[in-house]
Amino acid sequence: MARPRTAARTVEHPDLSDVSLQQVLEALVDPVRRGLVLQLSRAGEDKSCGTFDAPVSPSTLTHHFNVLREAGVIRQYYQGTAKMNTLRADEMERRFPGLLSSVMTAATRSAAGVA
Amino acid sequence: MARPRTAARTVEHPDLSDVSLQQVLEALVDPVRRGLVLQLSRAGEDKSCGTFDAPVSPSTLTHHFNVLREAGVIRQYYQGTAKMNTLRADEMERRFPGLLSSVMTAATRSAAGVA
DNA sequence: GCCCGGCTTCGATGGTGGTCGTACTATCGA
DNA sequence: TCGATAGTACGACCACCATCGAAGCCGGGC
Repeated sequence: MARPRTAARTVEHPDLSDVSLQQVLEALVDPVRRGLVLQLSRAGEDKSCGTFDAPVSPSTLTHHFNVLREAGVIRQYYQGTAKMNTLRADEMERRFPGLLSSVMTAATRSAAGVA
Repeated sequence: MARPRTAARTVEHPDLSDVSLQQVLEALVDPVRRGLVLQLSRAGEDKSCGTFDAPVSPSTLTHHFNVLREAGVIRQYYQGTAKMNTLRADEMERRFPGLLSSVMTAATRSAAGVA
């Protein structure tokens, strides 16, 4: 059948009002996922899944991105074969003021070898 | 042997500089523990373990208090047969600025039935 | 001295989640 | 059309942790 050339696989994202504190904390409690968020935060621009540095296999990486997306922490979209990732920082700040930023601040410091 | 009348069982507390972000997040990710911290925060004064409202057995409660103490979130001391609990809010604020407060704010809102 | 209430320790158990490899799909470039 | 590259779906495995009940300890009050 004539599948349009611009198939543009889409990705489902939760409305942040449907995301619970529990979900966000569960997403951020895993050090690998915190690492991903941190890299995304530092990059200052969207990053494709493959450009992240993480000590896990590709399939595990997919799992972590799914968790982050379902927790409303990141937004994902396809760009060719690549799946791009963006932080939903502003929305998160509105939904859970200070939460993501304080975690990222603390994560940055520990990543800097301060402790 | 002549054990002093003021035996005063003591409790070990970590220096907050020895506490990692990971530990704190793991402590706060459990809803029961968040509930305990929230009740302590609201009380405005020290509370003994037995005065908390939690849907778990006494032995499990002990476990949760241990986790919170080892994560530096609370301070504990004996007062007769009771074990009292205090929030180490100020210290936590210095070690992880905004973290505990943002989690508590969010927890308060969800507890208020906002979502 | 004795008991009771408050909390702890211990061991067992069950569920959940992070991990992987394999096989698969989708897109792009030659 | 054929690879090659990017990421996914699935199933299995394993470790960890929240949970409990039973038994015990400790301090206070009678």
